[in-house]
Amino acid sequence: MPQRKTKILKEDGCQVHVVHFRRVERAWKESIPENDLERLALTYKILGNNTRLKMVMALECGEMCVCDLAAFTGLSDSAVSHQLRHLKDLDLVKQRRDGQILYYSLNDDHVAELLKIGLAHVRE
Amino acid sequence: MPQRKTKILKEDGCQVHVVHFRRVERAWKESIPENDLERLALTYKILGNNTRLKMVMALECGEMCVCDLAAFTGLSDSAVSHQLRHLKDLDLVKQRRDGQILYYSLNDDHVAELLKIGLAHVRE
DNA sequence: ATTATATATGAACAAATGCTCACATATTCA
DNA sequence: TGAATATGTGAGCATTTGTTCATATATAAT
Repeated sequence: MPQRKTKILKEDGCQVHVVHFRRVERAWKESIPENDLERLALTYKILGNNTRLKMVMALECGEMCVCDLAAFTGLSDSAVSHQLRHLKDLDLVKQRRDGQILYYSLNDDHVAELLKIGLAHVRE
Repeated sequence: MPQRKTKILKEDGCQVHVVHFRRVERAWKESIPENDLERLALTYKILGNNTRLKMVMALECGEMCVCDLAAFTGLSDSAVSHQLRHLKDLDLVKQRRDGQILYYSLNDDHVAELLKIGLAHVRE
């Protein structure tokens, strides 16, 4: 006997069509807090850009300053600086000052690990 | 003695200002092929959206059909279908048909692992 | 065959993104 | 102090993104 959609009335009054209510319910129960989800999505989104990803991967070799990264990517110092701010906002990179120069590096091991697994997936 | 920017003439004739040429050069040598980088960036980008990430995390509980995911996310079937196509294009999810219903599930272990490490980073 | 159900797809449009440019700030050197 | 260097930031704008809506396709039921 095939499955059929049934109407479900949620607590908030919304009606929802659903085939497998049990599964939806379970997914709701298992779901992580909205805050965590948003920050996680933002983390991936920030890595999900050619320029920024290129920068992060370059930093796997060791720390670099803004104009190193600009030279490496072929972009303006300004563009690189803008993107570095995003990476820093999400704790993907950290900075260290030496005189006029700011050296950027990967913030923790998770970042390198994310890159490794992502690459494994892409290359499979 | 502080570092100073120097002009570098690249093979293509472009001039580039750079502080630490060695580091840039090394990063160039270590860099992965452009194709891989683009696909990797795209993979992160696709995960980097609240709706899609929510869907992928729901699929960690097991396979779900389009309208389950629509009920789960609170979006229209159409919106979910659009997003599922993106996820499928990048091999993040796979589908299985049973009659009218298409069941979606995570494509491989890398995906779950990416989520796990990402979450660890976010929560650290 | 006709109708209903489940999903897919194209167009359209508001919202978000990523760059450039001009300018601001911070640090060093003379 | 003032000029030079390294980086940061806001505005502006072309491009991309994510949704809705209408419609198309695929499978099943009558």
